[in-house]
Amino acid sequence: MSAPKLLLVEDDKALAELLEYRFESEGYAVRATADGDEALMLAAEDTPDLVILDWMIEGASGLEVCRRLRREKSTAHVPIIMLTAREAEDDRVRGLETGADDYITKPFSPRELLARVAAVLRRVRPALAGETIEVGDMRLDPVAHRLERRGHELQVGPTEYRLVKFFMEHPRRVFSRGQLLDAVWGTGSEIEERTVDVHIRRLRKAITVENVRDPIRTVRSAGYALEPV
Amino acid sequence: MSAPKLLLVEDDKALAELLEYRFESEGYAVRATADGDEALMLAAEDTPDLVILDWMIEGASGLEVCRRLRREKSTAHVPIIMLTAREAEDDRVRGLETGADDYITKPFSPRELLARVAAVLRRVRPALAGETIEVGDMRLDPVAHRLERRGHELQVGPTEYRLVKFFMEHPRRVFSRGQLLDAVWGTGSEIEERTVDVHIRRLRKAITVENVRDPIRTVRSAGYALEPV
DNA sequence: AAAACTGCCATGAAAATGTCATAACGGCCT
DNA sequence: AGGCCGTTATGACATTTTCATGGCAGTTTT
Repeated sequence: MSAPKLLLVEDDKALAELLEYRFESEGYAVRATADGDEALMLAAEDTPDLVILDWMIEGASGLEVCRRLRREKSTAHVPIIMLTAREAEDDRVRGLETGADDYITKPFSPRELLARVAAVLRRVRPALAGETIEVGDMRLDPVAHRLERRGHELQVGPTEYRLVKFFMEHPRRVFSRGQLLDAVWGTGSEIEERTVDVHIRRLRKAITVENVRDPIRTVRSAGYALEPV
Repeated sequence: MSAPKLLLVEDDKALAELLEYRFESEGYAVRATADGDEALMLAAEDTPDLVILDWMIEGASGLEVCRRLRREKSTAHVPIIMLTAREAEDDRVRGLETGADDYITKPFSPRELLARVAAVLRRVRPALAGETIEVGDMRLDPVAHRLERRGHELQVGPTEYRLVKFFMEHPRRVFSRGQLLDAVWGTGSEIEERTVDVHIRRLRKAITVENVRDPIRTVRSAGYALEPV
């Protein structure tokens, strides 16, 4: 299973290094910065799975970074955990209202932050935590790399697997071909957008079973979405 | 939109009543109990959208309730926010590891809990947290690219979708054909103003349902507006 | 070496779009 | 009432976009 990608935005150098070390030894891929603007850049060029964001940082403020992450389509749904000083309840509420998913007050134990990160990821992207995902009548076991539908084991190629996994992590949501290329093929892949159609077709073929209706919805001039059942 | 259903499990009677009152006045449907076993029953008979769970309660302990909620298929994915005493970091970590989504330490401000509940719901059921636009009996989910009216899924083309989305973002306001062209077709589009009429007609046709009155109002020599219901 | 996989293209089908001609409508005047 | 004029509604149509599908050649995996 691919390591969950964390983006750590933290001023305090000692703390940042400590956390980076701890998270990496827990199997996360961490990129860290102390600067808000740089954080936005990093997030834009390779969408992280989760952002840990100190509220008091250089460059754009934490609130501002949060707001801007939410505004960008590619990062709008990335969960954010913010770090705040203990007293600042007002900050916390404003942070949550701006779109942060969670906060933790300083000082905190790394162990607690780890638990919190795991909890958020489990909620948002169960597959990253190694849990099986179910969407409608399909079930995906990321550990065993298995996909089944109504008890039938499905045979899909690597690309189709990544594609369906991504869809199952975000059911019902419509993704443009560009977004799918970024998410499934990797940011900056130089692939024809039309090629996505082809893989959609292959996936459709692979998950056809008991002639139940096709769970992949085509949204004209917008993209595709996976609908339960 | 249906009110999000909360299940509140709290010992402290005064606090429970306060929270119940606050949440109800925010538009949530709250059921409350002080007892862990009863909480499980309530959850089983009508699955809530979110559970607020005090860690120290009668009957089954908070941890136990959490575990059992997770084990039952119908409640396995219901988010849980737990309430803990400030010192008990160990409880918090164990709670998160057991499957709680979030915790908040006592004492806390109701306002903060409200923000937290909203944050969790936003993630789990976007439709409950205001990411959908509602005008009258119509509901638009931009993420899923879906439009429905009175429970009926509506089938609209891309242009009609953009058009109705724009209208729903500015209900009741009258827009001239020129304004609609700018907003929906893009500034500087070289399109006949009369063409707007045609798309209005197509939209009207698409959103006709149960022969309810047409929500699009024609304003002679001025333009069109969307009126609720 | 065989099989599986990938990306791309050509083709045909389906859906969406912009225009026009014409009918219907609304307000206003006599 | 009736008639007139400007505005809007509607159906039809040609064109353009967008998508589904089968095939193919080059790679990678087994």
